[in-house]
Amino acid sequence: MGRRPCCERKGLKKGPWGPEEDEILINYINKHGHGSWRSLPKLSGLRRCGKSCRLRWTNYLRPDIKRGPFTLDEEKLVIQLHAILGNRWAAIASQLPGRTDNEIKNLWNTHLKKRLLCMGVDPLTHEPFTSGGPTTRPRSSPATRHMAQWESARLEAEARLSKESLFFNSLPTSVKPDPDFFLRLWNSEVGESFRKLNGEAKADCRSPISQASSSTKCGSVSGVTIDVGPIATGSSTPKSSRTEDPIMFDASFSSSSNESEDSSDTALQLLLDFPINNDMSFLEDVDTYATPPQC
DNA sequence: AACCACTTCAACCGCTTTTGG
DNA sequence: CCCAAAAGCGGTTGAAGTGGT
Repeated sequence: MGRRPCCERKGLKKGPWGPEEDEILINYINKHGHGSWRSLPKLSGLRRCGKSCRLRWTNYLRPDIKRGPFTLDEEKLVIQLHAILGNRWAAIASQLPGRTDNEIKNLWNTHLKKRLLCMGVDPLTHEPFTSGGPTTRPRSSPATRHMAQWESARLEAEARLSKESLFFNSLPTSVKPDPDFFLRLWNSEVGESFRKLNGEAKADCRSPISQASSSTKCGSVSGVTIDVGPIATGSSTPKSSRTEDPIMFDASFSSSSNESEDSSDTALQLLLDFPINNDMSFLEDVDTYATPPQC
């Protein structure tokens, strides 16, 4: 016996949505909210599967959708996030207000992947190809090495955090890390301040966090309030329907246990070690790479 | 103008995860 | 805790659009 269909197939319309269907869906959701997607088609009078309605709304009709081409900043961000998160399109989309996972997935598959390939960068690993191609051992650039270090350490820290669930369960919900914790930390004011700090004082401040623990020369992170909500990219408007609880990153967060101190130290160390100057310059020089000889 | 190859992206499919009884 | 339903997610498809010959 095959899989039970997600909805009653008989008489349901498939394929592209018409303007009148869009209007019905928009009007219904504006009036009643989407409620249960499964029951929405019946209630609204649409002859569509609930799943199809949800997809149409979330990918196209939602009022906070930002249409139009991706900006350079957005493209850079997608590449950076993909290096960290892989094909977790929904997680990537959550960092780009107004963009959908489907849109980002399409952008990646149609543009960015090809551009990376043309640049000699493996879109899967974000490591440069050697002359032998993608299957040979890649030669890491500092930026891509950091990407890999970041990801492996992030996974390690995540695993540790899951072990520490007892500790975190005792915290208020607003300070509990979620799977995107480190990503949001990186995008936060803390991440930004460290990027700046690390850039300005690299010569005499190898690692601000280690300095912070032993000296005040390079500053301290204690007591910094970070807003870990979705970032506002270059030209995007800072609105979002997905609001995130701001969290306080302060001494109390990391001093409650040695284990958790390790975790937050790991996260901050990662922020510090993350390259300030990701070599994304190729994106800004699109013409140079739009038609490379081998592509 | 007609044909073909290629690209793009909205929509679908089916698997996984979450939720609620 | 278990199970079914619902929602979420990522991979894939195919129609429409575009450019080249």
